[in-house]
Amino acid sequence: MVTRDRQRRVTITDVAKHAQVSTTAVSKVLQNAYGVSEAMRAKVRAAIDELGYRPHNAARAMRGRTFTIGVLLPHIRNPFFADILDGLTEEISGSGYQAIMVQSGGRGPAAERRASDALVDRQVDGILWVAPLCSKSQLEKMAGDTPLVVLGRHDRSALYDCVLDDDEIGAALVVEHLIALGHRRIAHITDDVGGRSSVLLQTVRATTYERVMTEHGLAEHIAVAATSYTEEGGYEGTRELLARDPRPTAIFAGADQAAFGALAAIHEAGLTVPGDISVAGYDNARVVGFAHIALTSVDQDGALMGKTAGRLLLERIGGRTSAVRFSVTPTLVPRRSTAPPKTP
Amino acid sequence: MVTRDRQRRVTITDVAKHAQVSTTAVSKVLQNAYGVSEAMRAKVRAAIDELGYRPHNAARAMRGRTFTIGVLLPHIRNPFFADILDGLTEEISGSGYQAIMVQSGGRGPAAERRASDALVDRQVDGILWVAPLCSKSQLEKMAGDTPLVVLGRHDRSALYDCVLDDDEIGAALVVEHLIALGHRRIAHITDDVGGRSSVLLQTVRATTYERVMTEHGLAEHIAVAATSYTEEGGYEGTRELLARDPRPTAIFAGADQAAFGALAAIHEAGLTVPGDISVAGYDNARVVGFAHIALTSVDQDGALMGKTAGRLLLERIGGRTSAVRFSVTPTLVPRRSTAPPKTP
DNA sequence: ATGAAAGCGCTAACAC
DNA sequence: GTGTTAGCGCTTTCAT
Repeated sequence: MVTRDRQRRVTITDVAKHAQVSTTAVSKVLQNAYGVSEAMRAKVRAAIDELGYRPHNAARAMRGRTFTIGVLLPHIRNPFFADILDGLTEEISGSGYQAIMVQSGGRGPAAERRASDALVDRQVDGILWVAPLCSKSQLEKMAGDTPLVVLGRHDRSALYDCVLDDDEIGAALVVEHLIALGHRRIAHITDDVGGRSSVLLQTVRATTYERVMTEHGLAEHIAVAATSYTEEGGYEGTRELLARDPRPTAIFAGADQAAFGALAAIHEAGLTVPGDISVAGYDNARVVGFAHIALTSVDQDGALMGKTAGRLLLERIGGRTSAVRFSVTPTLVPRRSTAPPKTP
Repeated sequence: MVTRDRQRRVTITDVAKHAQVSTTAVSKVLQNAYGVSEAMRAKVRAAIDELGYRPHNAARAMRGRTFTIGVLLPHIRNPFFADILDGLTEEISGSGYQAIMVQSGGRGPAAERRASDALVDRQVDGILWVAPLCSKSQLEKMAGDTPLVVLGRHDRSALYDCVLDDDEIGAALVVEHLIALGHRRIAHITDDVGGRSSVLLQTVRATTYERVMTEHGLAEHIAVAATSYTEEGGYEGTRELLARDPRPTAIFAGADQAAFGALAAIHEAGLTVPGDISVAGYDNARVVGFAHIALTSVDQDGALMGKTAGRLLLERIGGRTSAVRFSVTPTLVPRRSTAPPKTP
């Protein structure tokens, strides 16, 4: 491993020399700390600008803070996460903090572990973890090291904050919407990559689907394809469901991304939406309202969730230690992808 | 700003004490360096495992390396970037390097600057910058600090590597495809957020569109909507184009993401694809083959580009200083969104 | 109000 | 083959 001869960066010492003051003074100006005269402040500011100085983050990290917020996302392919990130970015912009993202998903629990370790190793000041699959004890262990906000998980912990939507309400809205339209053979696509646990949103959605179906006397029509919340998962799951006889007249995909795959599979089978089959998703990612097949979905206001998560994180970094739980009440957004079944 | 009483992390000194050796020995084992006996290695490994030690990244950074690769993306909402990242992740997995992402786009050049500074400040060992808008001199300045690979830009520099596809070929493929189908009133949606410069891929695509139209005697039918490569941009651009009289019979959106918005606008106007209007995109993001409206697009193999970028970055970090330029030849992937015009 | 100096955890000369 | 030690750039007591 050869060492590159990077041009040496400007350090706080350079600034101090240039301004003819001590490094302490420069540091204080940087921190907006008390005990600095106006003249000093001006002198230092000038030197900083002149030299194009920017603090060396690693050195700061060694003294405690990195001004960095780590975001753990399963995968950036899910458009809903873009909504969340927009909210987060809006909230922390101007706070001096910078968000960095790491993908946690796609290769099982080991990858998730590696990704979360990566953020802790990099000494981020706080972590927003979207839809973690690991155990609560692992989350609490991390929370001991780093302020933590967990998004999209039905946990309760005294050590970290939670931001989530009420998936029971959301899933019930979809199933009841489809039932109200006259559907009886309503199928569901779920994600079982992380196993089945009542703290996982995908499990809550699936369980609620089964509960509502049963409550409406449709227990015999329960049909679940357990794949994943991805386009491929939706595609494969739908092919599996379409192969059943009789096939469902409606599909409730647990996530918009999976619903996209469902639409593909249905079209490929020569069927139409909503003519032959109704499709509903979950998340109401901004794109599903735009796509020319307007997808019925459950809105949980990703931007608000991201914004709130950012605020909670900054509060925790600021010293709050009590746990906060922020729950959004989802709403149904009916669009053209759902309609009464052709032959009731 | 209150200091949290994080549980003190295990340091290299703890490991050394526990194993009854020097910190040097531990460090050498960590680096897989020469001059360590088998017995020593085993002892140290055991201590590391027992204590659950993980190196403190910031401290390493101060000595030169962070084992971190920074990825600058305009925005994670673009599904094509997910393809790129999959390639990158595959390439660097197992190398000991970790990718962190930062969004650079959405709020103009200042935001781009802030995002790139953020990575440099964090002392990443290398940067993959996707579709930068800034000047070449700024890129070269960064390349002086950090090994740099630029993706999707028609630059040539001795100081950084470039990964790109031949946008002239790609754009020509689309326009010629549409002309071959019988279209004459072919419109284009471009992105002018970053201005018009021949080094930007969006400009190359737009210029090529105009050139090919002209070469086929269709100069009078040139119609460009300059918005952005986003769903909103495609939507707004298409509304603008549809308002013209006569309206185009085909739309070439410079990116798949914009094509999605175009489909929405067309549908909203009560028109059909490809019956009334053909639509083609660019990027062939994995999702556009899945979506039930199969979009004609230009494939530039994002995964390969990401994988290659990762390799080039590791090479540069390893010491290569000569510049490499890797260009992909794109191919047209015709799907159902393009067809001959209704009334020729 | 200002500055000197210790030390954060790690790596790499350099000694042994 | 192994250990001692000097810093990397910054923040933060603690003097002045």
